[in-house]
Amino acid sequence: MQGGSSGGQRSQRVTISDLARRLDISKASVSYALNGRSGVSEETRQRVLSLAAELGFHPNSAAVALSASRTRTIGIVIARDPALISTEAFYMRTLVGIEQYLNEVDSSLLLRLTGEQGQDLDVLRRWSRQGRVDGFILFDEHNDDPRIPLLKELGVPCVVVSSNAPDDGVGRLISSPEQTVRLLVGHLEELGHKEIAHVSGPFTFVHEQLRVKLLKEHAEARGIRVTHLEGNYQYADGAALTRKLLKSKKRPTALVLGNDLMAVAALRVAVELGTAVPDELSIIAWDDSPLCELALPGITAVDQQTMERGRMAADLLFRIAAGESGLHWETPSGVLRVRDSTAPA
Amino acid sequence: MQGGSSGGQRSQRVTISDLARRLDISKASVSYALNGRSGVSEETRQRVLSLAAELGFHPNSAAVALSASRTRTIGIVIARDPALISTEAFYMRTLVGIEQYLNEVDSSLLLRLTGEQGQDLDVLRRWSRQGRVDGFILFDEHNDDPRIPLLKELGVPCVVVSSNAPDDGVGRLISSPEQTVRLLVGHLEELGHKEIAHVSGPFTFVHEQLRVKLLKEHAEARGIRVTHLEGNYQYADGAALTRKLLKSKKRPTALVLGNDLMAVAALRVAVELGTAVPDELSIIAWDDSPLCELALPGITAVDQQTMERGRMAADLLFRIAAGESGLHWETPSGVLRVRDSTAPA
DNA sequence: CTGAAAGCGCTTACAG
DNA sequence: CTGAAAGCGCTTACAG
Repeated sequence: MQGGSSGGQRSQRVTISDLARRLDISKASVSYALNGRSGVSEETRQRVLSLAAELGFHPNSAAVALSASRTRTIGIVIARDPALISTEAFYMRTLVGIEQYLNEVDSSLLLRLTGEQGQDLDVLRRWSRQGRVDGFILFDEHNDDPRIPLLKELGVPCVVVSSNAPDDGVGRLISSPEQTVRLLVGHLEELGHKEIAHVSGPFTFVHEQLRVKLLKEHAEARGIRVTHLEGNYQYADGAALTRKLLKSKKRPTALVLGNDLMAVAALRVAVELGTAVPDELSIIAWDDSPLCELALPGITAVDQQTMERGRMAADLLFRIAAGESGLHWETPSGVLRVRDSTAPA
Repeated sequence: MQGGSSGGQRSQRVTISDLARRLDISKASVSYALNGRSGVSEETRQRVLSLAAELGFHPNSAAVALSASRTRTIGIVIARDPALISTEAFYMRTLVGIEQYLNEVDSSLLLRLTGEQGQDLDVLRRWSRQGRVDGFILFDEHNDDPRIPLLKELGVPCVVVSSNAPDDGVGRLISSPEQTVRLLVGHLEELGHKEIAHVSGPFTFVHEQLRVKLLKEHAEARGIRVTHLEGNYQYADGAALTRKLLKSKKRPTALVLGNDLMAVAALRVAVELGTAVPDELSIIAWDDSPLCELALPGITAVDQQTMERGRMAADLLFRIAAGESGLHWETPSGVLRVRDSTAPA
């Protein structure tokens, strides 16, 4: 055994001590040079930088984290049924958006998919205490979401990809459904629908409550009646609720479904019951995806600009972590992708 | 300012020094107790553990990583077009599987989606040098994949979710397409198809080359002719290639498409050209997804057990990181989900 | 069984 | 502009 301290296999890592020794300067100077701080002559800085590049030096992240309390890592913990997570393109699209930003600022994402609820709180707590992340991005806000007070107490920044905006001092990416509702109602009104149904996602989600409330308000203001049913985002549920709606006496002429999966289910059930789409029934999905795009007929859907939202969430989080406080940003408004599943009533 | 060293906001973190002080023992004893090492009396261990629990102590991950060179983190870097990543449920399903394992062993996933190829090598190198991860799981192996020699040189363990098995000393999760091919060919033979076409994914992927080769061999051994075309996994490409095939003189009676998106495209084009599916044309997708399940007719597809493969990959990586070397595991064989897109020739 | 001490690789006041 | 030194919070031989 020669020279090696611990590692063994791993090729000798280059440290700032190595750089300092080779250049015959102090570790501090190397650190200053590397971090663009004042305290070194321009000449020394260049010598350090070029040697670092030559040797392929990258600072040990643990050491940086330990001494500077900065991890360049954000955490995301998703507590949803694994089956749903992989089915809903929403999550992956958001992650892609977040990653776009992370690539730009060379930061990383620590990801944990805890199947069950409750477990996510543990992970949040642990990662915070462990100093593993600089902050969190939170999805799927609930009523009285326990994660928010927890993170406040732990003193870790977070951004809620949310839809309401209580002034509680945490970062929020606000995407009010108001604009989306306007698009939906406008489209349905133009087509002359008077009796519609809304199969929402679970009411436990803050954004679903808002959607239901706003859709009702806006629609009724235009003389459109809304029947609301609560769904759970699953295919089977969308199918069952659609069946129920289509068999009721006051049959709606248009259906708004909370996500793509339920919208496809509605389409299927309509076909099955011999209800022509879009001639006898219009269908709209509240979130766009390949499933909507590739359905037959293509399903009119709201493109929520999910990737862009992810990007913004990451951006916002880094600003908050850098000291700007209580920021609230509005997301770009959604876009209605009109396809073949909607037609005049 | 009182007492606080740096943090400021963040609620006072509990450290082993705090525990040691309160219990009036040394930091070493606390560490031993916490890590289940010998060197403390059972009584002391219990006192440490209960105080730790009481105070919500969690060891600073940077400190652990720095002193023990163990991060409890695995890295995944995916260099694919973001659009494709969010479209292919494959990735998310694999991540879910990996996460299942990580949850069990309380480890984490560091994820980076670099849009372009080439960039992924940088991230691999940087994370390795930075000591950010204990190892990597690699997807989408290419011919002479530069990632493998790079990680070897860096001395970082990795598992290739792969399909071939060169004996190159890195961990490999082997999922030979052989079994899948057998399923596919068996199904098509039973249905009496004699002339089929295979629209594969890009040849740059090792697993696609294998699929093409094996499908050809097995089919021809049963007297089935195979026409092969190389696709790129995108909808548009699947559509174009299908159009080409259906217009050729030697029209195949069955199509095998490399992924779900191309299979849906094939279905669409068939409908458009007035070719009845499955009566005049059978369609099979090499990877299952909701898209296949929810298409009309439902598309017969190979369920690759993606989640289970993800789980195994993580398991394997941890074993390798723990010292077991050059492990090769076989994944469970795929399952053919027969739906309505396949029928007798 | 237990403690004092060195060390992991950085950063950051603090003196020169 | 530069260096010596302490410190971040752990782990780990090494003595008792």
